[in-house]
Amino acid sequence: MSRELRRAMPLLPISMVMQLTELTARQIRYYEEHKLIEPARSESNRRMFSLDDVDALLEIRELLEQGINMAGIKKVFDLRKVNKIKSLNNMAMSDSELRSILREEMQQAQIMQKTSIRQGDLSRFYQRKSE
Amino acid sequence: MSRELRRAMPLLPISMVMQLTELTARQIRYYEEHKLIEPARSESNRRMFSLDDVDALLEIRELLEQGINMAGIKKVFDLRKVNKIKSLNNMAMSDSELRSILREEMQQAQIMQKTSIRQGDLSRFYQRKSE
DNA sequence: AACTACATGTTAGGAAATATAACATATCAA
DNA sequence: TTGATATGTTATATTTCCTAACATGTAGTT
Repeated sequence: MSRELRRAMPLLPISMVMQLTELTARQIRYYEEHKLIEPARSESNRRMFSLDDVDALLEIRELLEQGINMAGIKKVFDLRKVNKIKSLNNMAMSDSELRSILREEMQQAQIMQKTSIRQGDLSRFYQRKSE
Repeated sequence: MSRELRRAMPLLPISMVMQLTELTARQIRYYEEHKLIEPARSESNRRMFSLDDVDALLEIRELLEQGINMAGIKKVFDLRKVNKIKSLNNMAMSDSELRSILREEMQQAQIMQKTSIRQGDLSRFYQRKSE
């Protein structure tokens, strides 16, 4: 199985994702509500997250900590997508498309100016059964 | 984070492992009872499995399908461990140790003679939310 | 044929996780 | 002050997972 597929495989329950990301369930659900992530669902409607989802959430957390709001993050993610596509099919894009992208990037830059940084650590979720 | 650590990280609930391995909860718990795997536990006592655990379970399933019993599988796993250590510290082992290993390998070979093969596929656990 | 051991199924009862929905609140900007 | 945004909190229902006990099918023994 390819690395990409593995990272996209929905395996983790929300409790694990909470630990991995240090986000509350409320936050995670809220971000889903706003389409920043779209975790899969089990048959019984439980959210199942992939490692890609976790990555996205970690990024959301970072961007939020930098003072960017939902709308801004959504834009960042969209931009990311565009760039991925652009670099994938290295075909040149039309001028108007490029201008549109640049415009968005400048808006982003503006938003980015109000920053503030903080950071937590991620090294607690590894416990083995004590025998 | 290293690849090894990631594979050893206990992330998955038993329900996921059931899907990934096509084993029942009863089976998985039984194998744990017999020390073939030792999944971590969450604070609330739920089993949390690593990808390594899943690998082990897939192997257990294969060996069982070949007619090998718990005791045999335990031996196989122990042998595996010995080989790993042996190849790690390439220091020579004492003759008695080597003889002991050979004896065990011969026993294994005997057991292995009563075989029977079957195989399932593993390509169902990937569902995305239909919007 | 009756016994036994092994691997697994099944059931019961309880504790914890998760879901949705509604309401509360802190902060910031207009 | 008001309004929007992001998050907390609470309530209620459903589902998962745990342990423990008992049941059962298959092989191998006696």
